[in-house]
Amino acid sequence: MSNEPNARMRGIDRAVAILEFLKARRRPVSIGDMARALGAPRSSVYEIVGRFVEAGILETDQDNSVYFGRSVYFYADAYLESQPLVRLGRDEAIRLSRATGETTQLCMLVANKYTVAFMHPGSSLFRISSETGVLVPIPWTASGRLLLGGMTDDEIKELIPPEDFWLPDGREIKFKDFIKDVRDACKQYRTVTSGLSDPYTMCLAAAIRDQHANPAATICFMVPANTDAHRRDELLNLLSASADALSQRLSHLAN
Amino acid sequence: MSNEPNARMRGIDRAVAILEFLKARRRPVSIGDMARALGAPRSSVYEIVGRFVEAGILETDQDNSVYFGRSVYFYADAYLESQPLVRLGRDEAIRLSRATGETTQLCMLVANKYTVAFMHPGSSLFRISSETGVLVPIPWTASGRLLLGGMTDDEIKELIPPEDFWLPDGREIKFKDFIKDVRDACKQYRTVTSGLSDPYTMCLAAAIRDQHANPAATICFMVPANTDAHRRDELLNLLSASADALSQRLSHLAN
DNA sequence: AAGTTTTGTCCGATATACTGGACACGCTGT
DNA sequence: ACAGCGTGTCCAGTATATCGGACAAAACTT
Repeated sequence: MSNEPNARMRGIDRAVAILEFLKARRRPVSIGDMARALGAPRSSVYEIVGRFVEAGILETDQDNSVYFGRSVYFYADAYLESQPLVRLGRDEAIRLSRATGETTQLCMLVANKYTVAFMHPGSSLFRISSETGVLVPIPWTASGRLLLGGMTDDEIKELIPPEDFWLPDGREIKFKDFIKDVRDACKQYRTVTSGLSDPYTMCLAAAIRDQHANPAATICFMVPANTDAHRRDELLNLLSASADALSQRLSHLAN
Repeated sequence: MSNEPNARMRGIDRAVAILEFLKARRRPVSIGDMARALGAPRSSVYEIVGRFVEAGILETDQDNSVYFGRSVYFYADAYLESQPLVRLGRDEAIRLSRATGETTQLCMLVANKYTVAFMHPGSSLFRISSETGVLVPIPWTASGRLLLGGMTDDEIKELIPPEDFWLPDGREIKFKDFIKDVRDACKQYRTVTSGLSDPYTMCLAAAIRDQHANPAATICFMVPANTDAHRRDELLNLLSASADALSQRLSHLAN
């Protein structure tokens, strides 16, 4: 906004700058460092941080470094709760878990990342790999592919940070291959990937669409990678049926 | 703070008030309503909301109602990463729900109130709907008693507002009795209360301790009040085991 | 132990952010 | 058509929040 380096600034603007800075740093920062990095007066930063700590939006650790506090966690919870498809999808996920005994997840995009909005564990001993609420690079997941269905190649390239195409094990996903996956997945509004984020897990996913038939979320099963083809198809059909029902209810709500 | 009703206020203070208001309302609110509810000038609220929308901290829906936006989700992701207690506790709660079919909660104190930080529904039809992030008087809950374990009687008296000792049904909890509950609960790092905040619910809780053996959070089951003693003890043992394991991992991480 | 940097707190001056009010517009019900 | 209400934008005045600088104490360096 202002090109003057040390112009007087509004508290709000400083506040937003502080939050964005902490988000970028991803670790607690001392107030001195923060003031230096933001080019802001130390006294102003003390003032704003103090107010945010009082509100629980930031917290100070034992070294008086500041980082995000509990309140932002509760705000985020409220945010998810406000998404209608999370409310509907959660009940459906629970129902599917009970019917099949499998671990069911409801997944969506948040800006340029993928996240598990809700999860219900199955009855099998097969362990749970992903936590809810954690942001994951989109190319690491089956659902991520489905969720990009409404976008053009260029939009996808724009959206995803280049580093997200490297899997945790060091392999790179080629953009061309990725786009092909995306298009294949979207033809049937479903997809299967095996051994992607970890080698023992297979992920089955079906897309829930909004009123414009664009993918808005996915509902998925996490099953062992060695699950046989018959069981796999049976589960996929269940997912598709649930996704279709949810899509319909969602479009209905939008009117 | 200020007792003047319409005194001029700092942007930051208005900003925090807006966020807290949205958290309490738990639904999108029009700017007009917000200004009225906060006793703030409309023009000021437009100003601040506009800045927050620009930053993605708030979002406007099709009716121009405002609610939390994507950015808070990213902030919360950063927070979770920095808080092993919440991160590990959530996983453990999900695991316990799966193992028992019961509704499991992770609870903590926020200043002088008690709150549910995470909840995972059980498979039984008995559905308890306490929302996460809602602040509740400490004496209304079983977990609240456990969480005060590290404090002296005087500190507890200082912390809890007198009105919090009145239950929703109008009964009063005597301070002496409450302290006795607290001390009893802490001997074993676990507690049971029945029919406290509502008559049909029993709450079983075990304390997760930090490296100084002070309670940092509780992990609990919400079960019907008529659950038999054998089942109750079985569940309590599971909670204790989980709490002990989490306490150990936390102390280990703190070094 | 002296020198250097960083940290937390305080304070007066002034640039300006916040406020109140005015205005135009789009509703809704009569 | 008209009145009544809510919404979004704009503006000028002034109460005050922000800033820079000063200070002591703490935390490192040499």
